[in-house]
Amino acid sequence: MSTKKEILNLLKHEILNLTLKPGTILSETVLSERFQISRTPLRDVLKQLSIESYIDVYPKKGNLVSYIDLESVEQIIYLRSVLEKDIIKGLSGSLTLKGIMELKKNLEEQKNAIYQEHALEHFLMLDDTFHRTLFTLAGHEFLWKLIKFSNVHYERYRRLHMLKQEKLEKVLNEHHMILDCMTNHETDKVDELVQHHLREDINSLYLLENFADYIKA
Amino acid sequence: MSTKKEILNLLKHEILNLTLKPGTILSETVLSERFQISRTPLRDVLKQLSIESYIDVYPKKGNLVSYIDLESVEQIIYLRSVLEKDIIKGLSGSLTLKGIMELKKNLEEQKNAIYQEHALEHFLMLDDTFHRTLFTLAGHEFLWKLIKFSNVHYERYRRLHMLKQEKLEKVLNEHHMILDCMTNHETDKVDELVQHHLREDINSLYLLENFADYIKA
DNA sequence: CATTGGAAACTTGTATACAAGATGTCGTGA
DNA sequence: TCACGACATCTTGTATACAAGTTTCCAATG
Repeated sequence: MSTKKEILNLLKHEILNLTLKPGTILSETVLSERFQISRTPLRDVLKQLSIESYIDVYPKKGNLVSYIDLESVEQIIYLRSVLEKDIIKGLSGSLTLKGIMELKKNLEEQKNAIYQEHALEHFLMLDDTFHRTLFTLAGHEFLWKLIKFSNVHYERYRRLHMLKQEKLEKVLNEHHMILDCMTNHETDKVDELVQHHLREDINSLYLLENFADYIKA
Repeated sequence: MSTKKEILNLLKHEILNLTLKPGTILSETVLSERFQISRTPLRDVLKQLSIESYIDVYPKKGNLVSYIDLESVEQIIYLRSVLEKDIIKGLSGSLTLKGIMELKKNLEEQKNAIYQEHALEHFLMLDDTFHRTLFTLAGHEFLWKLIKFSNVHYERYRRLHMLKQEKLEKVLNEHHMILDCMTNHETDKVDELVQHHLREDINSLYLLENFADYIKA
């Protein structure tokens, strides 16, 4: 027996880390037996997953884990680029010592994470924290949550993209450069740096070739 | 008998135009009788309204139309400022004749709307179309929808703020200036113009003094 | 053998009875 | 008069039976 909140978080997590692959069927009856709960509260969970694009609901047919929508990925990258450029420039003048320490500690943890077990899982979480901290320090946690809310496609895209370890090192290095920019007030470098950091090599064909069956047609 | 979609749109509309005032109770049984539908599909509608912050659900107590959250208003204004500055600058170089015509036609309609019946209602709709068109022309309709999705508080705030007719004239004038900036490639003026256009005089006390009972504590 | 009909077994959608908590009322007692 | 407590009546939350559409599979028929 699980609560609705637990079920929601569990399913979200399993979809985001691709344990539940795009196209997987999420039947109400199967889920209600798995979680020992009736269909009514379960439908609440599925409704929420549907609104956040984790699943697609086909009436009288079934619920499928959504395929990765590259249009959504592109748009979220653009949104984050524009926002984080502005936020980082804004922070350059006003970053507190406490804020700097928080970011440095996070980058230290990222460095340690890269060469340990579950590197990808752990690193992605810390990367998330790094960027969220930027939003929070700038007083825009609200917008971070809004981005998170429509993040299913980007998050899964990103995970597939970062499968190679050398990518993690590059990303960590860019985090250091971003922090340096802020502490040294080098606002002129920010635009190009953030643009490249978020966009990565989105145009590479690696993902399309190896995970075509995860991608929305 | 109404469909879920109709009910959802109707309730959204009534909340946005303040026919349903903040704090109004939306009881499931009352609504199910009004729309001649059972509680189950109605709860689907309320769930969606809840996720989009149109209502607040207090378990076993009731559902209230949400109060206007000024923090959300501030954040949406910031988000739109940053995005529209970038979008407008980007369009300055690449606006098509068709795009220019579409925007001009819209502004013509805005001018006519100001002095007719239901000026506010009509003008707000056209204003919405103007800004949506900017997003669409720039290839970012996705982000317009994302903003719309978390727009309840901003939309109601705005309506209260624009109750005076002279405001409409000022806004229309600024729309013309924005269009001129784009056609004349005067990108240096964009930042200040957009900033002022979206922010308006949000700091005025008019709203707080006259509609305090609509505002979230 | 291929094709078509149709029933059976699925799917989600809806109505409804009941559970359980919150609230307000009214009466009793001090 | 005031305080308190039981109860009646609200509210939303949950379980479940049934409705209605979709798919699958198998057998009958050409």
